[in-house]
Amino acid sequence: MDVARSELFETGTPVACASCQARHGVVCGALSNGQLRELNRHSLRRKVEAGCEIIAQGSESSFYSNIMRGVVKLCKMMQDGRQQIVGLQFAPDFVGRPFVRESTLSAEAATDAEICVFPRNLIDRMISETPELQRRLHDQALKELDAAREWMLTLGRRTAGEKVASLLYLIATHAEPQTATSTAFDLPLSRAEIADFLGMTIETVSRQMTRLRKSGVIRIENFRHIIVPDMDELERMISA
Amino acid sequence: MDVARSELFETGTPVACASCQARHGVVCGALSNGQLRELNRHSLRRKVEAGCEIIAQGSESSFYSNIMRGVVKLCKMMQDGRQQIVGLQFAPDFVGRPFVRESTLSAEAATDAEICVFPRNLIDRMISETPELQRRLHDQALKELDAAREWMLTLGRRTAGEKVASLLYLIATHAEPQTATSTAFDLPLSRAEIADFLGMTIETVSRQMTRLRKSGVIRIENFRHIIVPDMDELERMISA
DNA sequence: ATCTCTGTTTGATCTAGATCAAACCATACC
DNA sequence: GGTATGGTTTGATCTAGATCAAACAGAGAT
Repeated sequence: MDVARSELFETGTPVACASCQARHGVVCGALSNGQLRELNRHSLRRKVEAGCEIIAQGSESSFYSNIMRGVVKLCKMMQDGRQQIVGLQFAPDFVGRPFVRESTLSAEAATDAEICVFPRNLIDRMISETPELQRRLHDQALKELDAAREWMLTLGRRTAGEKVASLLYLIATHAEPQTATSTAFDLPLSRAEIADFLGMTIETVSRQMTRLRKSGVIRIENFRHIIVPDMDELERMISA
Repeated sequence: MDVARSELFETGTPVACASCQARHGVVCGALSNGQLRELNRHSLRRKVEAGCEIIAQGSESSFYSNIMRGVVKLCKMMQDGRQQIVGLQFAPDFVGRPFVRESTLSAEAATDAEICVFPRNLIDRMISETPELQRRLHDQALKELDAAREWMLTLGRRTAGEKVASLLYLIATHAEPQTATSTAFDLPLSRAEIADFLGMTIETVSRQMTRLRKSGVIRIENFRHIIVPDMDELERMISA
């Protein structure tokens, strides 16, 4: 499943920045036309399939990327195999860690995804030359910090039922298409991944999902597709 | 116990930047002599006692501060009273959240402490004028993010015994004075606070502490003072 | 259509940690 | 000295969630 780091640079298609949805995102939105042209020449757009490891825990990575489509999970693993997902990133988030050489976590495509890969040293140079880029990356780091701390509350103090509701709520509010009250989306995570995100077992995840289903808070189609008839109802399950 | 925000500005003693231990810290280390003089004129040094709330969850705060002495805990509280400590800050850390008006967490002195209080708008201006300051704050945000994610692993996937060992290890490695192998320190947190940091109950915390004591990994004097004869031994309890 | 194979649900049982309750122990105050 | 007081430990019991085990369901492959 893994993709060697070099391979990520060797394959892929050229980038069309002008028509890119991330043109005004965290990174590219901070760049001048000249910078963007330079970045364009050295970047590649790549499809990665679900399960593909983009950055490996404990390794040095020589690139950053933008998520163009799909969901990426950030994982920390212990030697004995216990695993914790510590964050999810959605398009058009930026993935990578300025300043630090070695990653303390792995980033892995949770769904089939598309990423736009940048050489690390090029971006590092642009950060040092572009205060606005620095500001935006700083701002994203603070948002991720808030999200991490919010999830610490979920991990430490919420019950199994509240945890699953929190996860569904998180995904529902980050998935794209929503009608007025009702919301539908595909879960980007398997039951095992949900368990690793919530710090519990797949059996408990499954039981809590059927509890939510039987109480009418959600409908489940084909294991992965979730319909939330009333988001307020779901929100109430969290006791935020 | 709480200190009104305005009060934090009204009382306190002038700052002596030249001889200050935080002179080369995250914030002040990035400033020119001129900036430092200006900051000096508008800052105050204050003692705060254990339990004093420095920033309240859900409120706007009009200042930032440096911790000069003591330990500050960052807490998130649910309406029903459940609480989770999401981080500890040690001297000479910076406390505050640039860019964001309303705090999603509270900051409270865990021990008697001393802080150096800066007006928010002054620092915000200096951030926009000083790329080096921005870089350092960005760097600190990334360090806090790493720490938060590391703790997510502890909350989600470690056992009660491993959790307590993790906490002792965290504090031991942040407390100042250490000899070659053996380490001694005062716990900055009560059993109740430890429980809120580890997502468990005080009884379980207490039981795990006595387990560690009886197995010789730690010695406990006067509830708060901890001696770790062999840090490697403690580290082994974590199964990092 | 049948047979994997992998992910999911459901059921039965067990246990780590929570809860309930009491004893303990410093410190401060009368 | 006694005696409140707040934090801490220890003990007895309970339970939410883990573990063990089996059935189930969809997607490919033959």
